[in-house]
Amino acid sequence: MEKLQPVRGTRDLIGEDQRRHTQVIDTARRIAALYGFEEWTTPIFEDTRVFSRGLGDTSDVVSKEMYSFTDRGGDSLTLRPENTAGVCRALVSNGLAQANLPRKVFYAGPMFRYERPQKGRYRQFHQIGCEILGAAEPLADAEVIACGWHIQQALGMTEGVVLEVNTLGDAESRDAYREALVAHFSAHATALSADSQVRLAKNPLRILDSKDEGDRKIVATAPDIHPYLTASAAAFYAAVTGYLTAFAVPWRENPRIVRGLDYYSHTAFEFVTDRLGAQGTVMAGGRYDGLVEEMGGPATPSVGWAAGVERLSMLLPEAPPAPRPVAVIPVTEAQEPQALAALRLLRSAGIAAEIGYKGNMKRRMERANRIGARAAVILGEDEVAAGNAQLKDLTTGEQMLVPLAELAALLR
RNA sequence: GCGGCCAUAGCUCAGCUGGCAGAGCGUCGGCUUGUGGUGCCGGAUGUCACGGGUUCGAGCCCCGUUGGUCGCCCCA
Repeated sequence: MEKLQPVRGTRDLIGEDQRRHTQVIDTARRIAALYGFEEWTTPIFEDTRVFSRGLGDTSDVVSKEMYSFTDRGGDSLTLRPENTAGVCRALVSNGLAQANLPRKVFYAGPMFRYERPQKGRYRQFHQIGCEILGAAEPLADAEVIACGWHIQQALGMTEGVVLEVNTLGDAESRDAYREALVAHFSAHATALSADSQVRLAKNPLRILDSKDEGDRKIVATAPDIHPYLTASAAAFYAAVTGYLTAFAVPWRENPRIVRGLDYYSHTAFEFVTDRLGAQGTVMAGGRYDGLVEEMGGPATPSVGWAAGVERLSMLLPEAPPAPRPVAVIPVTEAQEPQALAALRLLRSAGIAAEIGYKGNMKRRMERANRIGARAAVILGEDEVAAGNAQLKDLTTGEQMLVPLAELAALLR
C-alpha cells in the first residue's frame, strides 16, 4: 500500500512544534485582551466573492493562489487566504457596522494559500490578527501597532525585529506619487529587470520591493511619497508616528513599504527580521478604509495587522518546556485501588498526574522517566497499610516516606 | 509557474573506481521479581523515495517521476 503523507505545504504540529504554536496564540490572545480586543471566529471557507472583491486583477492572487472549489449547490467557495475580509464581512452580516463603533477584533486560525512552500511559508498556515473597525483616527493606527509590539515583547522576540512604518497617503497623494514613480521608472525602463518591466505596466509600486540587484540601484534614486502627500495626509502620518512614540514603540521610517491594493490608504507597516531567510516579514498591516464598503457595508475606516504563527514560533527564543506530570505507581496489582485514589486526589488538587496501564513496577518507573515525570508516587503494601506513600523526586533521585494526606501539598 | 541543492534504519548520517547494507543515537531484552534516569551484555529494524535504462553486477552511473529544502514570481 502506498504510504500516505501530508499534502504539500501542510504539516503536523506535534510535541515542541505544538507547544510553540500554542504559546504564540495564547500569549497574543492574552495581550490583545489587555487592549480591549474581543475574539471573533469566522468560517474557514466563504463565498469566493468575499476574497475576490477589492483584489482587482493586478496580481496572481485570485487566479493562482486561492483554494477555490464549487460545492454541490454550484456555489464557488474559497478556503480563506486571510481573515481581514472575513471579519469585515462578519461585521456587515451581523449588522454590527451600524452602531457601537469602533469594534476591536482579535482572531487566530488556519489560512490557505496555494503557494510553493519555502522557509516560514506553508499552504495551510496560521495567522493571528487584530483589527479596529470603524475608527478614522490616527490613535487607532498607533494602538493596533502598539498591541502587536506588546505581543512580540511578551513572546520575548523583539531582539532583531524592527518596526518599519510608511504612509500611502490618501487617494490624491497616491495618484500623484504613482505618476512620479512611473515617470522615474519609465526613464530607466530598459535597465529594469524583465519582471520589473512587467510591474511597470501592471503595478509600478511593486518595483520598490524588487529583489533584483540592478532594480535596486534604480529604486535607490526613486522619489519618496512624502513630497506628494496632501497636507491632511501628512498630518495624519505625523500624528500616527507621534502616538507610536508616546506608546514607547520603537520604529523607523521605510519609504519603500507599499501595498498593492486600492482599498489601502495612509498607514502601512511591517515588523521585519533578517532571521527568516527570504520571508522577513513577521507581522504586517495597515489602514484599509475601503474594505467594509466592498462587503456591502457603510464606509467604515479601519486599521489592523496579521502575523504568521509559524514565523513567530520560529522566532521564540526557546521552546516552551513539556509538562512534567507526577507518575503514580502501584508496586503490585493489589495497590491499584489506592493508586487510583491517589490519582484522583492529585488531579482534584490541580496537579497533573498519570498512571501506567500495565507492567511491573520497573516498567512503570521506566515509563515515568520517559514521559518526563517530575516525581513518582510509589504505593507498596507496607506504605498503603500505614496510609503512606514513597515520594520520589525523579530529577534528584531523592525519596521519602510521606503521609498520603500531605501528598498534594508537597507536590504543589 | 520557474530555478539550485537533496532523498540510505524511528532520528542524524557514513558508504572508496560500480562488487555481501553500515555507525551513533533511539528502541527492545537481560544483568536487577519493591525503583527510572547514569554502567555492562545482547537482539531487532531497510522495496537504499518511485519507475525505467546502462552493466556480468547499481545505494553509487544515465533519464524520468514524486517528495523535501532553499530561492525566484506572488504576497491579500
